[in-house]
Amino acid sequence: MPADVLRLATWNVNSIRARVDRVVDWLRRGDVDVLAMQETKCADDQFPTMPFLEAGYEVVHCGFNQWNGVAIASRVGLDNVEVGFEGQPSWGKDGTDAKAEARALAATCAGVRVWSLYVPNGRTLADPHYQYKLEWLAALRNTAEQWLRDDPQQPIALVGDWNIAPTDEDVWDMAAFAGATHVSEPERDAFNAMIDAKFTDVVRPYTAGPGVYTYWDYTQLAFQKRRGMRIDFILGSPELAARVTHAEIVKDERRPGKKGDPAPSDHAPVLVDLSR
DNA sequence: ATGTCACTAGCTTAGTGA
Repeated sequence: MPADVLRLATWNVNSIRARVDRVVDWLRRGDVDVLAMQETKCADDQFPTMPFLEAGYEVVHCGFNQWNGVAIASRVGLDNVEVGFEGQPSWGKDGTDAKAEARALAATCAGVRVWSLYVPNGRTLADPHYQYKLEWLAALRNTAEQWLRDDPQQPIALVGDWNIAPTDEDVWDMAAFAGATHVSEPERDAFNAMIDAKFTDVVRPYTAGPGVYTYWDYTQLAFQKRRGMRIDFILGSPELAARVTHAEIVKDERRPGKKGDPAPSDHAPVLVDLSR
């Protein structure tokens, strides 16, 4: 990258241990300065830090077990690390063992406050996980609004797997999602509430649909059949949004390899270039 | 063509989550 550009990316890696070589290889090839990762699927002491260090990246991770897990790798500084956001809801079988999951991690990189976010899936509309998802999003919105009240000029990037397709164009076939999560009105309302709070989708203007996705199910040859969903987003505060010069979805990193090659993640990386 | 993948426990497979 030229010295006046900051390249920031997000990627649901679906297990960092299964894919660390592929991820670090892309960091090099993609000339990425900061990468937020989701679904690392490991505890902190299992995270493969060395390959990142060898490639010139600091890395911070938050993972408690085999589920969820978020990380940030940066070659432009990694300061003021924060695990979880104020008011982040907990999840557990009952009130006693409920605790905040490894779904939110922040660091300041080259002056940009980066939040790596893994929004709860929701599972089904009738599942308690769905209410948890909505509460999680509402809490994030409230807290993020406060960050902007505290400092309206702050460059903030809320990036990750939002597990919401905000418009009908963001899924390959709305009929296939009848009664499903990711497309329901409450979820879309929750996403749009982030937009209303002045965090704008800075990638969509550079990647207009229809047929533009960030995720393709592993089953049923979904990628080959172009059956995907746009659920990974980079939302920027006004200051950050004003600095965006380019954005793209790196679909090639989702492409299945030759037989015998390690499988790709089911998500593609999403990136933005910022002037600095 | 019974074409998804990755995790765990404690197994050579089932259960879970996505």
